[in-house]
Amino acid sequence: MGKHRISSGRHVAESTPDVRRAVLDSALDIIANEGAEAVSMREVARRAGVSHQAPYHYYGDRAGIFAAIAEEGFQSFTESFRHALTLPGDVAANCLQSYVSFAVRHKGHYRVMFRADICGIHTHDDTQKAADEAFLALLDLADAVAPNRDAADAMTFPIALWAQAHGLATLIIDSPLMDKLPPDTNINELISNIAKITTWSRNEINN
Amino acid sequence: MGKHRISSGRHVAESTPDVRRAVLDSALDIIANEGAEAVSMREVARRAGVSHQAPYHYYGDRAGIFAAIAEEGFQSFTESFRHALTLPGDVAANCLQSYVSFAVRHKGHYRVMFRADICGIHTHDDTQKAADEAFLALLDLADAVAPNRDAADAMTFPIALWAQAHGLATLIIDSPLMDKLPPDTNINELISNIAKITTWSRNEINN
DNA sequence: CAAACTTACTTGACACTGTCAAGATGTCCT
DNA sequence: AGGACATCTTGACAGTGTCAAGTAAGTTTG
Repeated sequence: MGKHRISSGRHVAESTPDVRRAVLDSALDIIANEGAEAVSMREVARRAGVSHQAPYHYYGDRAGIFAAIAEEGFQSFTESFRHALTLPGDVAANCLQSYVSFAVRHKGHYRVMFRADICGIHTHDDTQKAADEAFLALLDLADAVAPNRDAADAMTFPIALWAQAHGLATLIIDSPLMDKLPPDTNINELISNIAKITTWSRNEINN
Repeated sequence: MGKHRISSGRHVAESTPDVRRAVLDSALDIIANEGAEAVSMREVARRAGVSHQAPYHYYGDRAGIFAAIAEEGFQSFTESFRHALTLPGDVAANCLQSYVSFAVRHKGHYRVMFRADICGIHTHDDTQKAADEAFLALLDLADAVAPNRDAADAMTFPIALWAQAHGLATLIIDSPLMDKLPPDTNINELISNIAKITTWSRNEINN
């Protein structure tokens, strides 16, 4: 099984008809452009150029497609975190940038990953595992931003960091927020400004 | 013909059988418990004890139901913001608390409000208007947390604040985050700790 | 007072959906 | 050759959103 790679939405080459991949890409295409709601097995099959039952062969059911997308997304997400750790400059800013950049570049994946109702994290073990690893990578990232000295409260800071990144990402790709900003807004600049005005003081809770 | 209308005793005792309200409540119930995906016109109608076409009479279509929910949500959201401004104590912490508390208490509304693909904000003027007002209330809240002195960059801080609150809220009600926390975690305490370790320095961008 | 209009639903029909069941067509192993 | 398996396909079914048209009351108008 598992050599998944995120490839952006093109259909498969004629030489090797990778139906499995084509099905996933069709679904991602729909999710990114019309939302997860609009994904139907039959439309996915239609776009992939196969019968309405072919997707079932690979993914079992609709939930299976979402689970596969979420799994692939979490894996790529983890890599993205690991990569952010190697970048020069402010770690917190890099973290935010990488996070949001991932969400924007992989809108389809991201939208599924954080929709607990459809991502299949509670029903598909592989997806669950991929999500767990992404969470561990996040904890590492948090430790790189501000090392933890308080074993009793290891979670507050990672969650605060995560919340800011996740909030930004979802506001940018999914919410009416963008309509409120001037149309010439530079997202990267916005993010780096947010990193500038935010100061995290881990280990300062018990004051 | 015609035995309809006297469905078995749900809200028969009511003076006026407010079908409009019952339809919305049924939808909210489904959204909060099974997710927006699970909302079907026919299931909503079934729970409200009316024909499968009755919801259409009031809301036009499925999107209309979501739009009505989002509108109601944004109105209530605005009130919630205005109320947070009157609370004693740290404004930033109150803001976070109120925001997340709203999302938790009105899970059904919240889930729809920030799903641009279904909330109808671009298609339903009343919903758009309610969202605009909520955004203005948010700007006021941001100004209360840290007054703005830089007219050229009025948005960075409100968005940073919003992102943190929205990120927290969505992580709490919709994501696998909660599985990562110890089961006895006190959400309110978590939030107030996050407020403690986060320092905002508005007007410090050009350094 | 009756006719016209409005409101609040109703039943009926249609194309489309997810999914189960049962083939069909290859490809590999023995 | 023959079977096991992977990779699809066609067929059928109940459930869905929504258009169209009906009905039964209440309200307004002439």
